[in-house]
Amino acid sequence: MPNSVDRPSLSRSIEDYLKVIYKLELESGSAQTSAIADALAIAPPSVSGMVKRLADADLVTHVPYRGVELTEAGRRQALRMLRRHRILESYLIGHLGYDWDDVDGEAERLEHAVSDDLVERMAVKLGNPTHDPHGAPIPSAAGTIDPTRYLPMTEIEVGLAGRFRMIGDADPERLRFIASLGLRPGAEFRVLDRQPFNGPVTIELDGGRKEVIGFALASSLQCEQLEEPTLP
Amino acid sequence: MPNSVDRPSLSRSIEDYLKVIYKLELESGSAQTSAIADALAIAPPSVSGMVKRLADADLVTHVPYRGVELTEAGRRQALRMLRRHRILESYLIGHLGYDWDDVDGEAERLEHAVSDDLVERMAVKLGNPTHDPHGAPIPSAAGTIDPTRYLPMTEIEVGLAGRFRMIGDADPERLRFIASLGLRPGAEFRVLDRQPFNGPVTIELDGGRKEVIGFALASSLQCEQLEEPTLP
DNA sequence: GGGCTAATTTAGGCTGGCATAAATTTAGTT
DNA sequence: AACTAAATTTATGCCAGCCTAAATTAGCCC
Repeated sequence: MPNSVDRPSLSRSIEDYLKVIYKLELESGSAQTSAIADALAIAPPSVSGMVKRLADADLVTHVPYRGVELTEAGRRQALRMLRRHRILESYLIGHLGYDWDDVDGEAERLEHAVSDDLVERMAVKLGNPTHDPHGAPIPSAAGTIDPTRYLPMTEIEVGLAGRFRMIGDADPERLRFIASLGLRPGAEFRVLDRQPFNGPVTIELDGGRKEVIGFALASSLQCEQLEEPTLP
Repeated sequence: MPNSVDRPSLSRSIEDYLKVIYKLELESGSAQTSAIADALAIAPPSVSGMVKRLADADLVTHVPYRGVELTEAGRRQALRMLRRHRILESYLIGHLGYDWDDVDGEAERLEHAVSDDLVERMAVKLGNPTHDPHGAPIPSAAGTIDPTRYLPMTEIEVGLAGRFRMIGDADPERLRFIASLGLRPGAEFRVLDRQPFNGPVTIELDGGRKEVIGFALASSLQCEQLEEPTLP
């Protein structure tokens, strides 16, 4: 295998860009300058500048005014960062008593500092998990990731059962609220009602408890539909 | 207590400077520009520039051409870094299977990224240790440190017993070699011979095993003398 | 297809942190 | 007291990454 010209080791900033571009590609299919700027809380012209450097380093391809796309090398690095982040979160929660709503910031800083070796040691201590405590899939050390896509809770048919699988958002308040509803990845529920015009969703949880969840929140809850809809 | 104007949070580079200055003050009483440059592997003019910024930030006092001295604030930050480093080393060795000769680099990078909160969580998991696996004292969270000074093995009187207490050096090969001699912090020994002109030291270890240790190495082994010398 | 708006890029500037080359200070001879 | 070697500082310059302001392009509407 032709080694990729030594590993110049990416800057902290570049690592952040790649992670964000990966997430944007996943969510909306493409990564535009302003979306990257928003996600990183920096000004768009700064992104233009960095995009040039990323393209020079063959981490992304750039079509001016159209956006950016990860190359194979860029995608590999993005997945490496995602693995670091999610292993770190899992470890901090599992072995150092962090709460799931409080762990993102710490992992965000550590992911730029840990060695691959340390990440793998933590992964071993955790039993090589495939998903983190938020339900997100953890890329393998080899760079593969479970491609399963879930449905937002708002798209599960009324009357059918579902399973809450993952929450992408890291906002602590949102996470605390979800936990307070008794919703953790793996939780089963049944959709009792769904109001039109982006209205709330009513679900029934284990033990018959009913909860009403606002549209915005329900949209961020990624779920699996457990029964087939009855044909009309 | 007048809060120190919020915490602007020090740059990675500044943290490294403070750590090095602290060590130099401890070892040789003063911290000179070229010594700092050597320790950080950067050019002396770069140090001059940074020293100016450190002085502006009231982390050091600077007497031109004479060197630099930590202020109270600088010393507090340096001890904070030292605590981070030593807690990290202890944790990596104790909970993640690192070897004592292999842990410095990882801790060196992590110490700039971990939060105080995480450091304290690791400290608790370790039982709030006062010394790290190399025998070095760990500053308390409040910023106090065990001031005990030890003697280099080369200064323990021939015929007397001593206890190996700590090794300051982090060079992996050196550490591996020391471990291969059966020397770990806490090990007792008796000095059988010491040759003049910076010659080697011969010691007897637990179980009667004899080892000859070169001067340079023996100088880096910080020990406690366990018996009083007989008066002449 | 001309014109408007929003997105994007270019131009120019700033700071942190490093470098090299030249000037300066200190300290140790003699 | 003057000279020299070593240490230090000043003067400049470079690069990464950010910024704001101005110019450019894309997409859309009529």
